[in-house]
Order: sequence, then C-alpha cells, then structure tokens
Amino acid sequence: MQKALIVEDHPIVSTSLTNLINSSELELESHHATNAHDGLAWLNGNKAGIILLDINLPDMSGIEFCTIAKSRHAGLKILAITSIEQRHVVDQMLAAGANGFILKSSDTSEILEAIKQILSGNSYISQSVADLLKGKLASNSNTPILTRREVEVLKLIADGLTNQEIAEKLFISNWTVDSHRKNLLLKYNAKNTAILIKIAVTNGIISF
Amino acid sequence: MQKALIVEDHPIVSTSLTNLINSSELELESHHATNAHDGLAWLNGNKAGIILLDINLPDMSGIEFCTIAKSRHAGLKILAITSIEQRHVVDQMLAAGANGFILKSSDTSEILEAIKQILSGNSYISQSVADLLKGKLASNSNTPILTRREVEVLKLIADGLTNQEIAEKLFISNWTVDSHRKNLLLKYNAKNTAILIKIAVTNGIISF
DNA sequence: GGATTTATCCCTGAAAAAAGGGATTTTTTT
DNA sequence: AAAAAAATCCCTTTTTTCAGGGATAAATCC
Repeated sequence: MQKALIVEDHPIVSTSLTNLINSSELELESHHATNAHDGLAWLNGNKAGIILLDINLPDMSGIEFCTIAKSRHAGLKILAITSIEQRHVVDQMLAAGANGFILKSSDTSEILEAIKQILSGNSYISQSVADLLKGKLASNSNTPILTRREVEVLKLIADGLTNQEIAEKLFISNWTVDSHRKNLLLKYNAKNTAILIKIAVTNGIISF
Repeated sequence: MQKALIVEDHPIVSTSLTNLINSSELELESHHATNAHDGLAWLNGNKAGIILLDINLPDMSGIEFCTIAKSRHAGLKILAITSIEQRHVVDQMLAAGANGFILKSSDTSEILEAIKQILSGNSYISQSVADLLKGKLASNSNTPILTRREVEVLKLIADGLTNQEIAEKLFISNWTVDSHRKNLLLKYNAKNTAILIKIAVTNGIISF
C-alpha cells in the first residue's frame, strides 16, 4: 500500500485530511508530521507516494520544504495546500517542484480529485489558483517583477538598514544600493520607503 | 437538542469540526455557514447554543461578526478559532464578547473541552493564548500600546504621506506629527520608518 | 480633585532618503 | 554572437527623517 505523508501543524486540518483519505477508495496509508523537520526525517526512512503539504509550517516555509524534499527524493509527488491565494507563493511553490496546488477552501471532493490526479502522474491546480496564474484576479495583478538583487535590498531596507549599512553588508557601493532603492520605488510606484514597505509586506515579498 | 453553528469558510476545517462534534458525547446538532453573512442570517431563524467562529472569514472579520451577533442575540456563546496568535486580535475578539479562544493548532480534545466549558457557562482560553495575554510569549509580547492619534499618524505614514502632508491633513503642526512619529519609533523600538512599517503591518495595526 | 496620560507645539543640527540626472560592466536571454 | 536586462558606480541638490532636547494645554483616569 502506498503511503501518504501529511505535513501540517493544525490538528483539525490534519485529522480531517487523514479521515478523508481513510474513508475514500484511495489505497493510501496516511502518516502525519506536525512540522517540516519531522516530515523530512520521516522521508529518510520511508517512501511516500504523495505528500500533502501545508505552506505555513512552524519551522520552515512550504517552499523550502518542497525544495529540500525534491532534491533528496527525486520523483516525490507533492500537493501544496494553502489558505492564502498569493501569486508569489504559487509561483515559488511551482518553481520548487510542487505537483499540485489547492486551497483549504476547496471542498473535500476536489482534494480527493487532486490526490488521485497527482498519484496517477498528472498535476492538479485548482481553478481559482489557475485563474490567479493567468492574472485574471485584479487584486494581485499589479505586482511588479523584481530582480534577485532588488528583493535582497528590499528585505534589508525592511529590516531597518540604511543604504550605507546595506552597501557594507553586500560589499557594494552605496550608490548602487541607492539605485536599487530608486528602482524599487519606481516599480512599486511608491512615493517613499513607508508605502513601499507596506505594499511589499502586503504582497508577501517580505517575509514576516 | 442544542444547536451549534460553525462559521468557517474552509471545508476541511468545518467538516472536521462537524465530525468532531457528532462523534463526541456532546448533545449538539451541528450547522454550518461558509461566511459571516449566512451565519448571521441563520441566527435570525435559529437559536444557537454555541458558535464556533473562524476569525478569517471571506466577507467580514470575526471581530465584526462577534460584535454584530452579540448585539442581536444576547447571551449567545461564541468560541473563536484562529490560526494566528496575535495579541491585538485576541484583545479585540475578547472585547467583542467572545467567550473562548482556541488555536487551530490545538488538538481535538482541547477543542471539545473548550466547547464543554463554554456550554456550561464558563469561558475557555487556551494556554498559549493565555500566555499571550500575560505577555509571556517573547515573540509577540513586544506589541506596544498606541494612542488613537498615534495609530492615525502611523496609518498616514504607511500611506506614504510626509510629516508636512500629515500635518495639513490633521490640521496640526508638523512638529506635532514629528513628535508622534518619534514616539512610534520609540514604542516599537524601531530604528527608522522602514522597519516601523514592517512591524506595524505584521502586527495588524495597519490594514491591508 | 489630583495625578497621569495624551496631544499639542517648539528648536537645532546631523543623517538619510528622494529626485534628478548619467555611465559602465556583467549577466542572461534570444 | 548580439541584444536585452541586470547590476554596478558616480555626482548634486533638495527634501525629509532622526536624535537630542524641552514645554504646555487638554483630556482621561483614579
């Protein structure tokens, strides 16, 4: 019998997922980890047919978990489950190798369908997430594309560092930091640092 | 038989709560609403013994729901269920009249215990939430108490206004705005605006 | 009614950010 | 290999923030 690993810190959700799997016609033996660390440890001694992965874990982001798990266990199938519908999260999860993406607001039949599809080698992305990817949702569509360096600088700005301090940390000139900063303001159409940070935190670019 | 109303938009969680109640020795008939609006409508035609209320609803915050429901139906018992452990949320929910507060990371036995306690007229606050209120948790305990004016100024700063612009908007001197700003930095122990805004958004003071 | 908190106003000087340019080198993509 | 994008560095001036004080009226709490 294939094994399913549920990585989820909320007992209400994990017990529900366990019940869902056990009471379905799926031939899956369900296991449970309450954090990323335990999940990865379990994977070292067991072969999972599928992982149901919560994106908000206490010790590590779902994205990191996904990246690590995939690098250690090729061919591993991961279904990401989240309650937040944010473009950048979906992008990063898919880039990290997730095979499917559903929302906690999906009903149980959709979750089972997603599991089935993934087990049979397909990928499954729920409609609302697919819409998000197509940029159909107006709410998150005005998110500019930042370069790696810009994201790096942005995070340091949000941590309260000055241009000078950032320059020292990244071993670049403060003129360069200033350039990145100006580009950030431009891309976000922000008048100053305050609103820049607000937008960035809201859009999830800055981790909190 | 008393009725329980589950107000929760995530089917995984709501079905799990329903199962939990049905399979327990509690004499409760469980009902379900996926949003605040439907929940309030149901309450107009039915008498609920207890409401299990998710704090993050699609159409209204749990705090608003709580306030409205309590004003319309005196003596209504509400158990708030949340995944976020934020001081201000707990404070506001209790102020809105919630009888109990548990986290989604609580295990099922604790949830049942909370329901029992509340039905018998007591209030129930899970240990981690209680710790939060006592300021025991190092992570979230550094949330300062802001005055009305400080919150007002903070929001305008986050909207990208300068001291001068805020002064004009509030019909006060820019020296005053500067004073509030300095107090905000002091209270949050923030070195500059950037990190101030990050903390404020993270702590939910600034709406997004 | 007295004490405390809140909101207000004031000053100076240093530090930092924003607006305004422009330019070169290194990556990455096509 | 050429084109495009990203990252780097540079300068000036103006605006804004930050740090360091201090002080008074009004509201709120006990």
